[in-house]
Amino acid sequence: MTEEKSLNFLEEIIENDIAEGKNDGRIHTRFPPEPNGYLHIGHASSICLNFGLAKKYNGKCNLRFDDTNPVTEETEYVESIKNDIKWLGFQWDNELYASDYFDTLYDFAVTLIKKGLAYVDDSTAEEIAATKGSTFEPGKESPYRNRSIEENLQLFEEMKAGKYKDGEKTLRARIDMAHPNLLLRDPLMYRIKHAHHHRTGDKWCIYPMYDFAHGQSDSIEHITHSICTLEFIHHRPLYDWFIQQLGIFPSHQYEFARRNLTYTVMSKRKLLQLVNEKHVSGWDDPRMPTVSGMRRRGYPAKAIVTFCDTVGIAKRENIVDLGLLEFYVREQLNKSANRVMAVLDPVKLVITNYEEGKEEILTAENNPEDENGGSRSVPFSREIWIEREDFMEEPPKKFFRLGPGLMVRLKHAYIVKCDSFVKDDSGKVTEIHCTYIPESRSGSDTSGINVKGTIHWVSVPHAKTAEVRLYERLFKVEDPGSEDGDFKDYINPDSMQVLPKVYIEPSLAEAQPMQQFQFLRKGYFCVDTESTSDKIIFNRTVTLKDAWAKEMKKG
RNA sequence: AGUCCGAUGGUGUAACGGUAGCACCACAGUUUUUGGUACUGUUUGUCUAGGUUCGAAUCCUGGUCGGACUACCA
Repeated sequence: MTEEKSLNFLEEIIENDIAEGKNDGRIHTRFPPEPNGYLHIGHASSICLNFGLAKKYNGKCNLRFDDTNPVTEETEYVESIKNDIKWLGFQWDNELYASDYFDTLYDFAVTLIKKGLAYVDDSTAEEIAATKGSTFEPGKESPYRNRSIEENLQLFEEMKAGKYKDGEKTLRARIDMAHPNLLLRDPLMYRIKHAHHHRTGDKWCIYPMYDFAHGQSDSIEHITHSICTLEFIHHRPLYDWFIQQLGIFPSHQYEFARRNLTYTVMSKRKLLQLVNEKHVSGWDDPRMPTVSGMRRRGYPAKAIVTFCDTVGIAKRENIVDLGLLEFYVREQLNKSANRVMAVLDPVKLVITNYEEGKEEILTAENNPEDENGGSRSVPFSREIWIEREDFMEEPPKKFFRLGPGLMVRLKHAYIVKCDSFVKDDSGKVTEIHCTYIPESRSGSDTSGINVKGTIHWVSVPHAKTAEVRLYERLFKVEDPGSEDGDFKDYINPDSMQVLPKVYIEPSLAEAQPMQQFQFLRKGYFCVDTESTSDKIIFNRTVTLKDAWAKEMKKG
């Protein structure tokens, strides 16, 4: 079994490194989130990559929280991130925090000061920005750039001791204010923040910048392949510079293009805005591209992982069709979700030749895709609810459902023929009258009649009710971030439709949160986390493919 | 303007100097007691101009287009 599988560019690099004996063939990756938001599908890509690579090459993968900014970081986020990673099916080798290295990082800074490679700057944020220069103009050196090593040492010590207010002083690397890479123009290493840190408490009032923590953290952990997204490519020379000046383990960073999805936004800043401004109910709103949102929506973890693995990675800009993710969701759910019947937009159908008060218990298979899926009982009676769209007063030629004189199969039950229908004053159909064919019962059909269509139904006296929430894409345009104006101008106002009273078959009365079903012919649905036995709530995970709807659209 | 990155069907991703392939989408059909699933088939692509070579998506050069970078965020 030698399945020839092509390698992505990182796997090629790794296999080369192993072949050359680099790091004695050791592979160690890490997933380094900042705990200031919930994980989204882009992070899921990174998780699959880092953990997947470690697994494939018998290596290790750390989970490291890059918690260098106490102002935005919270324990709630740490917990949600850990939960999401586990749910996706991955387990980290070490749970670590950049804040674990604050002492080491401080020593690194002192080392650089002693080498004359770092200095304390009294300039304000505005002054630093103003002297930064631009892409076509070199920056200007700070007047504090040439302080003595002794003075820098003392000032930095005082910064640490809390002698100065926020923003009063910074520690900067002394590199080159004319460097074509703006990040090498004396970047900030430390800033003063008298803020409470979620892990170190009030021990520190100076905190390292991400750029002075990230690369060295990788180095401290002896990460062999530091994988991150493309926007950090300009930072690599800076990380390499720190590592070289400090003479520590040379982690090497590799960059890949971040994953984008159509009809959504992916930046944490924008997602946070949607949450804070109540455009969605929270980070786990089923419309959000977050891992927790997709979980609540009913996307199986395996579908997300398969999606990430199949789409793969590269270095070019991309925007993946949301439909591809939905394909893998359907592919998973098709195998695992039990089929049940629910009528979302009901109209009553009366079987005029069926005995009043009579009731039959029919047997329905749970899942034709699963031999061991078993079956359940479904009650049938004279009056049933059917889907309003399954009846047409004047049906077109290829309409294989109900209309005057037309016959359909009621799923798991009998063939019925439409004889007449009743309309109210406004012209709305209120009742459909049919006769059934007694010898056409499913499983023991001797009628010899073949009908093209089969529709789902729920018995009126036996029906239970539920709330159903239908979701559409969150944005009206493919790439809200690239449109003119504010991305929020493109929010789809109809992204959630609530159906307060939907008829469901009685077997669904006991459905528990997170349980998944296929509502026959309507789509995959998942019991919401807010659902109770008094009020059952279903989220529509994704619709079924609908060839008829497509046909109708074509006109 | 500078530095860096990238460019393969509608989308994503392979082909490592030797037949441009795979998945999704689209289209056509077969099966079907879900207009679902499954299965079969079809359309559509190497940004451009040169060069190297028997042979270039691949290597070289120029151009074009797209993206990133000028936060005491990460």
